[in-house]
Amino acid sequence: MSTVSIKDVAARAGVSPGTVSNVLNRPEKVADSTRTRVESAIRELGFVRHGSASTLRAGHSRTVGLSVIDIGNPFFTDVAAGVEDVASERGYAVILGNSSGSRMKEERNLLVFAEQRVRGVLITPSDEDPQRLDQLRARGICVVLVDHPAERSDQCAVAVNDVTGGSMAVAHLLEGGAGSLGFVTGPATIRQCQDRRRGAEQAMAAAGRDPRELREVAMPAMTAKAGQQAAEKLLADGSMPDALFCANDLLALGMLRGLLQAGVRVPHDVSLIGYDDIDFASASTVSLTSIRQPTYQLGRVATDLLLDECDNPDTHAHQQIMFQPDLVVRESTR
Amino acid sequence: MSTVSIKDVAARAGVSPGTVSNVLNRPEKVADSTRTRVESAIRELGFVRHGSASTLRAGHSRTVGLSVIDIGNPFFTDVAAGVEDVASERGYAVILGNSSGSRMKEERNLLVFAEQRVRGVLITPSDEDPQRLDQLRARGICVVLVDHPAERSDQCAVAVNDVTGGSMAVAHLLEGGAGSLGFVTGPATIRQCQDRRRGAEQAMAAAGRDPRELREVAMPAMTAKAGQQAAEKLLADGSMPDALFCANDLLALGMLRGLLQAGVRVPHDVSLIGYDDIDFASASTVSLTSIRQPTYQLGRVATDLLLDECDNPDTHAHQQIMFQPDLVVRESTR
DNA sequence: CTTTGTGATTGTTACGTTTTAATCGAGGCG
DNA sequence: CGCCTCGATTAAAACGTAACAATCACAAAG
Repeated sequence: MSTVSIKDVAARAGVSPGTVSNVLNRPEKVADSTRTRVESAIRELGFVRHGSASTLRAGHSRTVGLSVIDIGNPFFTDVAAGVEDVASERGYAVILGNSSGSRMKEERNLLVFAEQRVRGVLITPSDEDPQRLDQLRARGICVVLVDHPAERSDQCAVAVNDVTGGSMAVAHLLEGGAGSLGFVTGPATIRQCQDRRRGAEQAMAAAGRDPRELREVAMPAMTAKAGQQAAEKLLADGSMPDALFCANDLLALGMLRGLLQAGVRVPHDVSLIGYDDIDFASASTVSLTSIRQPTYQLGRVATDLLLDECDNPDTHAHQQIMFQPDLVVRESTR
Repeated sequence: MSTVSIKDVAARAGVSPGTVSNVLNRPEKVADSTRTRVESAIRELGFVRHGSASTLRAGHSRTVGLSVIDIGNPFFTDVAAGVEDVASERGYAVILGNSSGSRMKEERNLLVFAEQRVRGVLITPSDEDPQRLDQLRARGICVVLVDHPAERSDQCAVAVNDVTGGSMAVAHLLEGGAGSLGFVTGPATIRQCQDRRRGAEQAMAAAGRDPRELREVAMPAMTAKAGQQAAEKLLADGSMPDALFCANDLLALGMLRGLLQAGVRVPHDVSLIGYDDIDFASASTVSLTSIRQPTYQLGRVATDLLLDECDNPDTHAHQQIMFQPDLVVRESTR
């Protein structure tokens, strides 16, 4: 019940509330002797600053919002780890929102962020929607796109080249002698899927193959379960290609499970490549060939950009950073 | 910059600020005609409630804090999914804090929760510390322990019986004809590790074996990397037991990787069992025998209890709920 | 015609902090 | 000794909302 406020601390230390506030926010402005007196009063009373009052008065909080598509995907927890490390280094807390790929949930998370008056938002948008983000900016909330290239130059964005990645993946499958090719992917609205597909088609064209040969299997989610269902679907169709490119590792691991259960040998019967190179990719039944991304770094850099924009709104120069992915060859491809 | 407040909405709708507040918080108290008028004013102006002002005035926010030990562990993301689902059903937002097993980071997260005046806190404590949590309660913040049994009856707690689980695991290994037994675990401060160990020892005693035979390998973290290091350590020692119980699946998957890389056959040379039955356990090179817990449910129930306590502080009856784990047998054990 | 009751709306105050301008005190300098 | 400067401190005014008592309109009851 005890709600000890700045006033109580002030009384205890024999100073005014304003001085306590200064100790909290601009310690260098207050004389050493009074500062230590105030600090010990804070300790003795167990005072903790009322963040809401502070936010209300200051006009902004010391939190940033992070909205990701699927917190169950290790790719995003790695990103989140990078975000959290940088944020807490710089005195910010992170509010994590998981959209589960649902536009409605994403919208609700952004609303929560707006209500909390977060200082900035890091978002991996689940679809193209410059509008919603502009609404946030209009409210004075900085936005940085994560794992999504910038559509415009008036914003920061950090991404990994998914076209290149998709191209690398399919080029690798073709080098392995792939005949028929399949692309197992998520909802068409997800940009990562589109780009990886585009890269895949480019690689086919470059190899003198008709990109239209690429058989697409689109699933409503990008989870291991969905991957397994995709396997069942392809097996039931009797249309199993002899090389499969999965748009992420979860799909690939589910696919792998589905194939092995049906007695399909990987990579002997079917070559399989995933995307993201999550930690579990190398531990799977047949270790997974995948496309590695600098995940943790993605989160760190994005947060650095965001906080730089927040703290130096005038001098800040927007940056669009694009990392390059790497191919990691393991057992699942020929 | 546009900071449109409740007053602007009131002016637009031709009512007083108090009425707008009523529309927001107790819509049933306001006449239909005025309510719709206010609602459209809100929409037209793009008003979003200032959560901090609301919190400041109301004395509490509509957020709950969730502090977990390792967000990189799928076990905790599953718990978090349950928490988030219930919280958002009931109009609460979740602030997620990751302690990474560090007491200092946990402390910092709790401080953030306190500053934000969260309504309640869900926590998987990384060590025994009734004190810190009591400090939160003294501030009027409800606390529910997650995946941790209650030490006292004046608090809610939701857990899974780890002693039983540990016992099941080792009993299974012994049934498989295990001679020497190893227990690969995390920091000794983690209660889950202690309990699983205790269960393991009980199972040995029940089988007429000396519990002191159980060779313990304690790692500083409970990650896949740590598991692999444990494998290297055991191999270097030349002291590899012929059955291993790992305190969680990440350790077990890392151990598996380490063993296979060294040419040790699982389960032929070494039987291996994990704990948690994360999704990836069934997809690994040699699919992992494990102990399953009702993870998602854990998060749901804990959140239900927490919000019940917050919303009905008087009638609320504290509950200590203990789920039972299940053994899931796969390929990694004889 | 007054009183009473009821449901809807409003005015006001307080929440705990930050911030700005104002005040204070102590030296330094002419 | 008076004037100025400068650093340290303070007083007071917000910030946007919720809650409560007060008011209002209006109809039913007496």
